[in-house]
Amino acid sequence: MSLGTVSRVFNGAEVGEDYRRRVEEASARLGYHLNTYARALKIQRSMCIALVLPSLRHPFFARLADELTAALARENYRSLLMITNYDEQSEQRCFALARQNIVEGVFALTYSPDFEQLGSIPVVSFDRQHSDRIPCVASDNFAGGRMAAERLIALGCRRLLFLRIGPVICGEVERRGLGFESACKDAGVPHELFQVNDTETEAPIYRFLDKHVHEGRFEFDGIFCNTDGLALRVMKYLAEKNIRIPDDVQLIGYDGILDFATGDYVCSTIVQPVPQMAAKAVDLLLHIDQAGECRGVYRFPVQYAAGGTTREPRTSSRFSAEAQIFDPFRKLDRTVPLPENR
Amino acid sequence: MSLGTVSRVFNGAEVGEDYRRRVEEASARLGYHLNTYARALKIQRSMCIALVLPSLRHPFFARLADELTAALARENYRSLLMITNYDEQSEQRCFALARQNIVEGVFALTYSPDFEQLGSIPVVSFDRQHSDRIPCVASDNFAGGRMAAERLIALGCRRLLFLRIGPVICGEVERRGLGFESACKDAGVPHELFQVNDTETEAPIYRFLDKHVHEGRFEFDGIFCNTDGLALRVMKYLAEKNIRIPDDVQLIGYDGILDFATGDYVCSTIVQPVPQMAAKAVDLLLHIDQAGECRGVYRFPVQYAAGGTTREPRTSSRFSAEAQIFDPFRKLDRTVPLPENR
DNA sequence: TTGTAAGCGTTATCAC
DNA sequence: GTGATAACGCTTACAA
Repeated sequence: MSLGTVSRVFNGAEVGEDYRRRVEEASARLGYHLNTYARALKIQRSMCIALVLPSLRHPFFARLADELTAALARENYRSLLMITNYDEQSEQRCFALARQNIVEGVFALTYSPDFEQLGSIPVVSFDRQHSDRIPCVASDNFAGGRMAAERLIALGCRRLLFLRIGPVICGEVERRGLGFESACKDAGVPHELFQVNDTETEAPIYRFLDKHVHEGRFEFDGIFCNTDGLALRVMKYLAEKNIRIPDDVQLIGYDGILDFATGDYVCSTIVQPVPQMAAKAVDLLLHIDQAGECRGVYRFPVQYAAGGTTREPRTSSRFSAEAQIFDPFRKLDRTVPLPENR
Repeated sequence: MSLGTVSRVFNGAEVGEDYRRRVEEASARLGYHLNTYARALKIQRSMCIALVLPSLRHPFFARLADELTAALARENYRSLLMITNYDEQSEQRCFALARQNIVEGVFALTYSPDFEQLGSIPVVSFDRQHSDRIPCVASDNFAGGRMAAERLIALGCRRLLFLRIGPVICGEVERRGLGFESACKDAGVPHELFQVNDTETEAPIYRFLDKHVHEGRFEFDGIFCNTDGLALRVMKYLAEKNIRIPDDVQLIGYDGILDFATGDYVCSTIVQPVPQMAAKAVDLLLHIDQAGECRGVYRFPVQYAAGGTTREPRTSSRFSAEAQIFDPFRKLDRTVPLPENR
């Protein structure tokens, strides 16, 4: 019996029944496992995708990594996890590593990447359109911005504020403010945008807020923040000034971050459909990208969810409904966020 | 000039200066990258470690993955990320995959693993001592339990409660309750333990709480929960009963979860030193395990941090102090949790 | 110091 | 349907 036959058994090719049995029996007995590396070397496919992310400390990135890994696993791909810590050089090193590891593709959520490094390895980026040759997956930031403004207006706000902090590079993410502005203009509602670009500190935000607090009252009655994180910090700040949310000021963030303990949205928010975005990204990287044209941005519809920082009942995330359930071994519907289990 | 020479250049072996230059120049020009797979095949080392975790949705797991990946990267190792979704079969599949990928080691946070699958691949587990042949990294749960009880007592609590939910398997984690009990006994303080094992729902916890609420007062004035997550849910429950925390009841959790937005501890808590634990785990897997005896459990000292659910000023996490700083490209001290940046 | 050649475990292409 | 064999890209004795 030859190696060829063994290989055929493991690859599900046509093999005589007796041969098949003998191979299976022998490999079970010897604890034999196919060697992925030799295989990859031979067929020039690693079945491996690199995830290049800034960090897993932020729930959005962690969620993205979780969903991407799940989607890849469904397609029989492995995830090589690389953390850049928002560091430019680290991004380069990750790309070089990815290349050496002959990954078949890269998911990149990076800030100043040099895609040259990657040679001809396909890339899908999130939230930033780095080049017209690299497809970008994002939520519909413009629609989300509009949605937030419209919601605040519908909830009775008369003077709106948009707050943003982040690096300038964030192509797609910029659109949150544009959408907000456009909806305010359409509705003829007074509004202001305050954006801090690419800076070391959020202090300007707080100085701005300070300037607009007079005798315990805030000049704006509706705020849209470009992330849930910022919304939470603004909320904390206003609380310290004894300004009540949502009674005095209503607040909407962006992302749809869930509280890990309760499964509630941490604030009223524009929810990004992370599972769908991950699935599309995988599809793009594995199937579509190869074939033909797939450049450009894929924008996913967002949803508004009330999370306690607006004057309306909370939207229950599906997770909330299941938060009580606590069975580590229950078969999981991946579309449902997981309850804590430790 | 031969392949051997090229190889030697890339491996930093002694090579004539002119040769080295020529090789470097040519590989830069051609965009050549070493092929990790061929290399791994030849030298029988993949420089790859598998991370088998239940999920990245829980901040503790995400943090662990983040720190492990960072620690591995420092040693020039890659992380293969595998998510089990708390699913038994999935755990098996991950192990089989790990084996095929000839990883040089596995980090396992699993519930009912069959380590046979892994053959002779070294494993380090977290929080559960599965076998005396597999080293286990954990925090000092017993000391943590004691610490929580002692703290509550020092803060004036007269009747203590320990609440726990989780699968029975959690070897090390059980010790939280034991430590709590021992400290209560030492201090002669009345206390009760209520533990829900391996169940589908937290409902018994809430029924227990219900039974002990009388006329808007809770029978216990200090609660230690086996995770921060549970503490937060209990807090929410009590808040709904108009029982105030920390005024009426003081609450301590376990883990040291940080709020992603503000960097504050989400509740008063026993903090696990995740970075140190990750570093040790990597050390164990890569260096020590190979050499000699390393079986048994490695228990890391924990620290108490006040997070607003006890009657005392908050402990500032180092992150809090830096939460205002917002520079994506700043060189990072890995021991400091990261501020949000999106 | 450099070149040569064998071999890592797999798959693919042939003959048989 | 099966067996032999070359080749994938690299490292490493060993020879020069």
